[in-house]
Amino acid sequence: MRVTFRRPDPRDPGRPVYVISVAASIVSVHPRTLRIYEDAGLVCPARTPTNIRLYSENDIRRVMWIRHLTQNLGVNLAGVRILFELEERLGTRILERLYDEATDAADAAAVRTADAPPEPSASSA
Amino acid sequence: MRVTFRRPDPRDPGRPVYVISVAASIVSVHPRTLRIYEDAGLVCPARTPTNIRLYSENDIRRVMWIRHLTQNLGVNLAGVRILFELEERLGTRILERLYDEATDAADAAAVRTADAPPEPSASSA
DNA sequence: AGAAACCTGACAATGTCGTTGTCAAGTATC
DNA sequence: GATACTTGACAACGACATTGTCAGGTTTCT
Repeated sequence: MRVTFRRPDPRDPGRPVYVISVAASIVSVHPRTLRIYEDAGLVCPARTPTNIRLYSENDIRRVMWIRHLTQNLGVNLAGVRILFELEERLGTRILERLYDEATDAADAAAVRTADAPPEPSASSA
Repeated sequence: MRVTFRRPDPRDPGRPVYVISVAASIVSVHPRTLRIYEDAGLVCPARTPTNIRLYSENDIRRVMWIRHLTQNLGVNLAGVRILFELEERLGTRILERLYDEATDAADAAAVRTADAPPEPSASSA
């Protein structure tokens, strides 16, 4: 455990930066949807001292996973929550395994909208 | 791989024994529902040479998991399929981990019907 | 100060899904 | 021959996902 000081790194993916309208436009959903995800316990954006939601890069990626799971794989929010909890519990990035299935399921389920699924980990690229 | 000969063991949990009406009554669902599960690729009961479905103990247990996931945890069939595929892919019994969450989620979601969830593995008991 | 964007909570519309149920025409089993 | 199975279709009912809006209130920016 070396990370004790939190230097304000502008590139820290955990740093809360996007207000809800910006976050919503990034992931192409209604702000309403983001609030629903939060109510369902699927995302936990930080808040300013004055209660304004601030989404980090990690939050954005998480939402992208939710969209991928729901839109491409047809999983409902309860299933998404299970998968997230499972991943946290196992300490494994099982979602990346799902990414492989995505192509199979997408091909089979006739979902050819050609929108790019969230890249599992594209930080240093 | 020692199991090559398949001796007709009456207690083999993989042995197809239950016709669909019996299987449906065991898990308390409509036969229609079992066929839907099969169409969704969630269960694969054996067939007699004359095309009659025969469910094994394992099939029954699998259906019970589906019921548990859908009724108690609110996961839809797409989510169930993902979980099954994931379990097979990881080679881990992640469903048992979900069983722990079941109590949490059931408490939170006010599901106190007191129906016994499927026992994860109760072969030699 | 005033406009714009945020907050929560509620309500509605639309489309999809899960489940049960039934009907028909055909085959298998007792 | 009666009963139970097969597939395929259709319907109904409730629940969910998503988008959208409106209200009344607070924060932020100019």
